[in-house]
Amino acid sequence: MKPATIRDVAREAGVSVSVVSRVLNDGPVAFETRQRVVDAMEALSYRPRAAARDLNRSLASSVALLVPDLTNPFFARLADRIATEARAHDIQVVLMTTQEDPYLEADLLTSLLDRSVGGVIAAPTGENPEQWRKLADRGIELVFVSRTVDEVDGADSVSIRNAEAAATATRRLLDLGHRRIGMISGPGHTSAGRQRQDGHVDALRAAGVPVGAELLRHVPYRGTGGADAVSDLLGLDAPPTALIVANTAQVQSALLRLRQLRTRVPADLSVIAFDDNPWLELLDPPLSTVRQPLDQLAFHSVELVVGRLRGTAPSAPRVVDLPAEFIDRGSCRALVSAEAAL
Amino acid sequence: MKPATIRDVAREAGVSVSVVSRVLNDGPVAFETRQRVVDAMEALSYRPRAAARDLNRSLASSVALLVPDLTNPFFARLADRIATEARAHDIQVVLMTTQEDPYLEADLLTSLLDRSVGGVIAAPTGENPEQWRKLADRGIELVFVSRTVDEVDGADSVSIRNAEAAATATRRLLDLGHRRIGMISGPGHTSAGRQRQDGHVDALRAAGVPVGAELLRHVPYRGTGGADAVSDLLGLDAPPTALIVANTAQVQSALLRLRQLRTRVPADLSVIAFDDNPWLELLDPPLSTVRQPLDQLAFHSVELVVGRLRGTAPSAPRVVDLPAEFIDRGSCRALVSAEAAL
DNA sequence: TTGTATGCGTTATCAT
DNA sequence: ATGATAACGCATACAA
Repeated sequence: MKPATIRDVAREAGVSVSVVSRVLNDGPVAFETRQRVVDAMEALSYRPRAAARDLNRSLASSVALLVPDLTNPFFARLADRIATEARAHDIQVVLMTTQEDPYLEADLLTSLLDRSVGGVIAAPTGENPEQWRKLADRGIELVFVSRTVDEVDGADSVSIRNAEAAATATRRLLDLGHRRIGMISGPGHTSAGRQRQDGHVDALRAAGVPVGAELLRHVPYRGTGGADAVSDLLGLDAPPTALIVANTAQVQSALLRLRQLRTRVPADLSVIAFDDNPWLELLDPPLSTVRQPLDQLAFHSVELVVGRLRGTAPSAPRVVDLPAEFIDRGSCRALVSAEAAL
Repeated sequence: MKPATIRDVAREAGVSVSVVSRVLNDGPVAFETRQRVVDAMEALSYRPRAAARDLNRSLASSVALLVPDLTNPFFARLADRIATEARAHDIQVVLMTTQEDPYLEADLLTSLLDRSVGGVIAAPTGENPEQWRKLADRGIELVFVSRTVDEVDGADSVSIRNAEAAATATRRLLDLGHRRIGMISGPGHTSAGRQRQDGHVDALRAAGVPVGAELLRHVPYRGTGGADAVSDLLGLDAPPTALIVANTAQVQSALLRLRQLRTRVPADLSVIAFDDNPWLELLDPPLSTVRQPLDQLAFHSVELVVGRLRGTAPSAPRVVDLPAEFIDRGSCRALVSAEAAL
């Protein structure tokens, strides 16, 4: 059984295809005529073919959502919220994963060129600025979320204040008396990776605490980098008494290594992890974290694309900076002065 | 800058559009001519518009992947693997989430009718058999993974042997001396929910252990059903000494409640959870689980759609039943006879 | 092997 | 308000 076309509907309703088309796009149609057409569509269970519409229109209604890693609860949950938000705005989103691979990302981006999407919400790897620019040139609306690509202008961006969030975590540990604080953050080519490290260092400087370069680690998102960094840090002559894991993807790997090394938290090491997720609360002890406002991230990113798609939006790129929330759970302990001096 | 069309390429290469089209679809073209065309495409950075190709024939090459819940690590990770597998086969997958909502699922399914996808891999809610049938009637290849919809025939299916897996878990607990075993499984309208409960009951019967109906709970995937079931079970006059959480989505919720109730695992309660994920290993104690072979699920489901899309596949629906693996970690303890009799 | 002509389902233009 | 018809970009019989 072949799907009904617009012509079938027109015939059934005794009108021309133009009228049917206008009904579909709420054009000017006499009330009674519209009713007949609607009935005909119903009777034939007609559905306009997306491919055929996109062919003529430049107005593509669907948007793509590009996340770097679905196995990371943060991005999986972000995708979930964004899907919900998009549904509320009645726009179709197609989800794709780059798996933190620049080549895959590049492939997907060029494939997006062919597909007729009106916009893209993405947490980019940061390695394909030229490709992103091509999309922008094609008139595709760009909204970066959680991460951004500085080289691309004209794109909106939604994220937390990474430097501030990291500084908050750092100050918390400083207040508890820690002086040697290890930090595992994302690769330097990602905005989040840089900014969080910067915030951390700034907080240390502001407190007059020496910045130990050997305590600062940039670690790739994929692989066991987080675990290896943990081993390295704990193997130092002067190992850290506290650790901030700011590389969301490596939290699990880092925690696993700590367990394998039988490092007690917080007795041996105080720990703060970026990005809350339900499992962190189940750990023993429950982990203190920096929580990103998922709902807000989702809300604003969808809001921004929709705004541009509907045409109602200033042409200038907009940047939404959200505060992160520090959640104290009990994975950090105060150092007594004797230990601090050690 | 407007994207180049097939006509532009033809002009640039000094050939007709049909030649270019044949180059795109590896039709018969003289070697030298093909070279010229390829060069022209390169020069114009030409990319065939997906919408235009789909319009002609249902040569649709892309497939949709429908998962019910991205916040559930099992499905998020399954989606990740399937994406990888699909990439290996060089086919585009668009990911969508039904969020365990039958209405959303229905919407997505009808939207898939308009979109030109060649196939769908899905873990269905089980509530929209008619919609699924419509897709099948339209010639869209269906592969159910992890769950299935019995009412739809003609669809392939890939999943673990749920009953067997549940029985294995149950026998494990029986061997340890447990006689009152609680089970929290998915809703009765899902295949997995039914089969796991059946396997559990069969194992009990085979061992001559009375089946306590009050110990069997079907719990919805969304919400706090898992936690509530835990409270109920532990509040019974004769509470269970062991618990199987076979509702993947409710594992986290159930564990959280156990922690809140200060129920010690395994001292007060032995626990087995369905679907391994990296976080379970980090818990204290690490949780014993029934692990589904993610890679195999992904491999076969992609293999099946691709087979049908390429046309090389028997017309009869195929069913792939995979064994699950029981992972013993230490969240179950042996009951001494005195306790068992209690 | 290559070119011509036509169709795919929809929207846009321009009459009526 | 409605209708006829030309695009849109590509694939494909069929002819050359």
